[in-house]
Amino acid sequence: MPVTAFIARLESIGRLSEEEMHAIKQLPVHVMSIKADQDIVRQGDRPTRACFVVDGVTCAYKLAADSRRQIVGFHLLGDAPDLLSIHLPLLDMSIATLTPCTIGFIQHVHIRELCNRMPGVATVMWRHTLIDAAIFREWMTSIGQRTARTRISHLLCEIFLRSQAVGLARGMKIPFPITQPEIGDALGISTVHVNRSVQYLRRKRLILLVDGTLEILDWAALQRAGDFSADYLNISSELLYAD
Amino acid sequence: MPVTAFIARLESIGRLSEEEMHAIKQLPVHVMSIKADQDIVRQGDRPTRACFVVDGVTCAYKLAADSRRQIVGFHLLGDAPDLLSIHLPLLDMSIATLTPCTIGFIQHVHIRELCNRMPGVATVMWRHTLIDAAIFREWMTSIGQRTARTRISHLLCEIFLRSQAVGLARGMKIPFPITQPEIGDALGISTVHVNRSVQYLRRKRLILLVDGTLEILDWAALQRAGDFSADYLNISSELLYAD
DNA sequence: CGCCTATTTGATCTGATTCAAACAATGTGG
DNA sequence: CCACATTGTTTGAATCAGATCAAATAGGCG
Repeated sequence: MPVTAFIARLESIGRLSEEEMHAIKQLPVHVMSIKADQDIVRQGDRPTRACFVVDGVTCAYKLAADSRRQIVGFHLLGDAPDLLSIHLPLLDMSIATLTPCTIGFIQHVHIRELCNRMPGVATVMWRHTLIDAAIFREWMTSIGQRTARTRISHLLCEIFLRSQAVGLARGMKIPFPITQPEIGDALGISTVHVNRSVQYLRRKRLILLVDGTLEILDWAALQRAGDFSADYLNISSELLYAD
Repeated sequence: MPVTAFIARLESIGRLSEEEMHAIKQLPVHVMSIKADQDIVRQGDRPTRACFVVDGVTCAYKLAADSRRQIVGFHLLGDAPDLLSIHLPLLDMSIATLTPCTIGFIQHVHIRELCNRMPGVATVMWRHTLIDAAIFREWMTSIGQRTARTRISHLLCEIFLRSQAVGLARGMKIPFPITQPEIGDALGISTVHVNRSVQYLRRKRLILLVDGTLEILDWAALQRAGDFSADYLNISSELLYAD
């Protein structure tokens, strides 16, 4: 059942009562398979439904003049990339698949009705959007103040912990389908420089990154290299196993 | 009455019924005068109250390694800089005054109770935090993709429109107490380079910036220079008068 | 008046970009 | 099943936007 990915993610954010979980399960969900590199919604759209990731990885991006792309977020299993659209009618970013994806859609009216009926559900969804915002603040800090190597290390730490929190990790390995050009667009670094920085991290034996899989070889060192502290992710400690 | 600043800001975000406005007015508010350059709350705090700006300008910032500061937001009249703390207990940023300020404080419990009782109030406050997030996305795009001159022009456009929307503009002039080092910390640019870029904008007769006052001399050109489009601010059109 | 911070100017340096091109991997259509 | 196209990764070389260093000037305040 596709909604379970979404419910699991919400439960990792805040407690839901049996009643609330049941109510979310009753929401009519429309599920779609979408090829890689397709826009799901576009900047300027006024969507009538919100989506969540059932399988695959998506990103949110904005275009600046000169068609330079800034990726403003990656979304993993259970994440709701445009949950904000239930209260901000005009989308200020686009959402696109990075891999082939399965995406679930729920009409705004149903979500709003449920939030009004059950404030506890509203709180958890609100919290979801607040955690997104906390990630934005951390990314601003990365892009604005940290060197390329530090930014990349930081991003790898974040994606690793978030993957782990939704059960995508196998030991210190996670699927990592994000390409180097995409890392560059997320962190404000050119592809060439991303490549050189990644090679540096490999040479230093901090990571192994091949064939769409990331393995962390030295977690402590990678966190240091990335000036990383997990607080901003608001992941409850029982979901984390990295030492 | 200090809450009116907060209510006015909320009304600029979404409609409030008489009943809802009345309920907000009943909230117990604690008001404080705070000198310039003082932290109001600090990263790592677990506040029990949220604040809003009654007078002055505040900023939110995070510290990276090497004590480099990233300013992640500016707050004007009526803004609630740490409204998010009602649902994210651990603060991931600090809030500081940039000028002498009057700040109002409301206990979380009272806000939460009100949000549960009146979902309409919750919606508007949620929307406040979502607009903050939209600004974060735009800033990421600026810092990651735009040149120093463009970033600065963009920021000036944003602060101008936001000031105008809360009634701080006199024609094309607004109070602008943000210093060049602060602009630099917000946009990821060194102070020296901020200075040279500001001089460029003056030389091009786009702006006049002296004595804490910003005057826009050529709004259309400044928007072009800043790759600026106001959509992301979600300001209702009747609040804007710039042509 | 003296201290502190903001603004300004000049000179030098560098992390990162851009340009160019080879190579590898993956997918597609005939 | 192979030729071809497309996208991702890698390497080298030249260049530049912006940082850093240094210092003078100016404004605000106790």
